[in-house]
Amino acid sequence: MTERKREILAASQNVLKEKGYAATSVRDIAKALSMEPASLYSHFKSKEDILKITCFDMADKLEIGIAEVNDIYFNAEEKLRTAINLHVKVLTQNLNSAMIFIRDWRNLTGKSLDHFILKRNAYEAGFREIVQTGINEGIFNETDKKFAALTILSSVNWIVEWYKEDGSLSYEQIATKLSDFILSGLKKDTV
Amino acid sequence: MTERKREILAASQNVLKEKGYAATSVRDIAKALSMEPASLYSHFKSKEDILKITCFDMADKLEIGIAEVNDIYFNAEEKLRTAINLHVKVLTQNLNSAMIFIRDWRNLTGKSLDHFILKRNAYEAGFREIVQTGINEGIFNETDKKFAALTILSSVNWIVEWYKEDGSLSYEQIATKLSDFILSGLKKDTV
DNA sequence: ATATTTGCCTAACGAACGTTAGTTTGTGAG
DNA sequence: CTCACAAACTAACGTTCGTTAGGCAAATAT
Repeated sequence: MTERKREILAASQNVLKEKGYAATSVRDIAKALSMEPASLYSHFKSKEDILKITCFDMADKLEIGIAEVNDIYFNAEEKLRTAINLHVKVLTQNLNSAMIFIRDWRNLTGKSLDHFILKRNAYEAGFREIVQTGINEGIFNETDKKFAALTILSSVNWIVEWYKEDGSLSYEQIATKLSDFILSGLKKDTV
Repeated sequence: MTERKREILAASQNVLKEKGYAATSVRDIAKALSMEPASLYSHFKSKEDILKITCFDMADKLEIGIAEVNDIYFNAEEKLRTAINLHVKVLTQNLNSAMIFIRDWRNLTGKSLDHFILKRNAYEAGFREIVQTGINEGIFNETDKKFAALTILSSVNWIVEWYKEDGSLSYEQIATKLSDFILSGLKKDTV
């Protein structure tokens, strides 16, 4: 990916995040870049290409984190805290992409959509695995793993709806708060 | 609203929830109803009209719940449990509308959009108020109220992404689980 | 029986859509 | 100096979009 392509991609994402993928036209994107719509096709082969790259870039970044966590760290609490921290980090440091990734992946079609869903499921499974680890270790309550994983991811994903880069909370602070909150819901009351 | 209009609205929502408002055409909706696109305009004055009705119907339903809760119930835990229960109930019993309401409200324009955002903020404030009540009562941890309210709403709203009507969990079960989870994150450890 | 309303139709409008073809312009390498 | 290539351009394509105008048939009200 050339420097220019990356530049155009970033500008595109900045436009796409506002109204969403489907409601944004190629002409909207071109306008934001002060170029002609047709010029975009020197860099991307279709509008969906931009969406695809955005979604899979994000998925890859998140995937790397969860794989690492499930490999390296042993303690379930540590695993979960690290996974949440990485997730929050990736989302907040790529906020435009993150919003598109979370809201607009449904607009992918064909194989891309199938592939994306597979990745998404795998990522969710990574969180379920962490929950399972905690249960095995006896530090988490026996619980509906699927439910727990979904609830964790929902509270974490929703931050794209309200996070502001110039806000008062750093991503680490958010991650810590979320982890505290989530862990208090999972951990046994063996204070 | 006539019977027929309600019927068409429901069918429209069933189509809209699949691909989202922006990616669904008036012709898609008409096709699902086995009628001509133009015929829809005997019932709705525009495509956005359908979105507007859907979003505000949901907003109203949720608003009624939270207002009631903040009036009637005194104990903060009871308030929060009831509010969550009502929220989950409204979402799961109007699943199609709920998905549109949560995902597609951004496609509203002009005054409708402004009005919607006001309603949304008011609803969020209702949850913050409950958290505040809990803090005042001394049973919730001193916490970032805005953060807490957002985290609560995020985990609750996300259920539209995975809830299946034929799933193993009833809405009451989900609401209880979510409430347990959330309350364990808010309550002081004065076991 | 007649008038009105309701619900849908056919036909078509102008605008916006994503995309392609072919061309020009600027830049760095041989 | 020229060649190659990248990156932008102009122009336009066929399609789909939301919507309107006007009419027709059946149900409902007078």
